[in-house]
Amino acid sequence: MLLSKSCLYGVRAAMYMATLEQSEYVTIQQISEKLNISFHFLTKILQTLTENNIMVSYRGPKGGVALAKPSKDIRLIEIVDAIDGTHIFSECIFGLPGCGNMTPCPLHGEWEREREKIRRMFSDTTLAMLADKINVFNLRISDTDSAPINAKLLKSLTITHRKRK
Amino acid sequence: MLLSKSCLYGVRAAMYMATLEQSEYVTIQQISEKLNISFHFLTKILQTLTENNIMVSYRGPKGGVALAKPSKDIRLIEIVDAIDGTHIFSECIFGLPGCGNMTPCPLHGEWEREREKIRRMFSDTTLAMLADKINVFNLRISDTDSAPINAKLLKSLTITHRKRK
DNA sequence: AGCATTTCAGACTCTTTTATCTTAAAATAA
DNA sequence: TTATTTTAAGATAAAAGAGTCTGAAATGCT
Ligand code: SF4
Ligand code: SF4
Repeated sequence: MLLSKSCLYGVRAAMYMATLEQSEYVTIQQISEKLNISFHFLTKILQTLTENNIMVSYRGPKGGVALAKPSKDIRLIEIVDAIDGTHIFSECIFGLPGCGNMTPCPLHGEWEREREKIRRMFSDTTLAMLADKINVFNLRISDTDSAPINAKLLKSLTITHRKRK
Repeated sequence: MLLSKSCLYGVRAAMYMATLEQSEYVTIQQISEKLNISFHFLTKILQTLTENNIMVSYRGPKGGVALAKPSKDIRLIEIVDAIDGTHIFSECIFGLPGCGNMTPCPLHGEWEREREKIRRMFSDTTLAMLADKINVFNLRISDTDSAPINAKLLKSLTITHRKRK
């Protein structure tokens, strides 16, 4: 797995919050239920996200967590960085320590190109972009979420396309 | 880490054996010393490689392990498959179970393209290709291997290139 | 035959990751 | 103030991954 479970949970929680796009606080309880993640575990993960100024939290009734910035200003890589660290995107494919361009391993060239693309994929994607896609196409975020792809929309798109011929 | 440690060790051991390109058995002891990997641990890893017909082994004096096929016929992905399994190359980036094209996650398109490239990178590369590079440029395989890049060769190449102007 | 060498097989330990639980602290509302 | 809601913090437990150890089985050498 490229990303740790903790990181995945953090990303999915952030994605979920972005789809709500409301200014109120959301309780971790609600998020954990919606995404089917252990409440206590998610709590700890979101703690590190608030420590890293990606989210803000508020205690007491009507409290919870919220995104610290508009979702269009939060990039996937920030979340990954906070939880797993960005070394993932600069790591040697063979796990050799102290690796660099001076003593490259045989696959260095290709791997460097690929991991850079992956890194860019994470740094180019904002939460808003993901939330849009999720809302428009009704994509799933959770593993138990029963929400299938928006069948009606998909069908209409297909038909429209066919009629054009 | 994309590949597990066990897998990394297995790959490096195979690479090392390919650079020798000799028909005799090599003892696991020797490999473990050369690559600075725990002997017993490496033994277990290479056992699974022999189970998967990537290596052959022989017990007793003059025994050891050897590549089951010419190194040009062994592809990196075979080793990864034997130890970590190829699910790595078809895994959802968000770790959602039962993921597929019917209910794609927001990053599906891009990720599928990238992971396919990585998969191809592993299935296109043979041990012989790696061994050649290692031998020609004196690249390192081990983390304690003091062998730096072949400085003389590098220098001559640079100078030649410069003189062409 | 007896001995040294070497992989094989499996149990065992240590470490890291993942997950749970318990208590505290903060904020709010009544 | 007091009860309630909610995150904070940290201890603990379970699971997975990484690494170690021991004895057995096979093989070649003398
Ligand atoms: S030189 Fe090789 S081992 Fe080092 S980071 Fe590049 S690809 Fe990885
Ligand atoms: S649909 Fe999304 S989650 Fe599923 S495999 Fe593709 S990228 Fe991964």
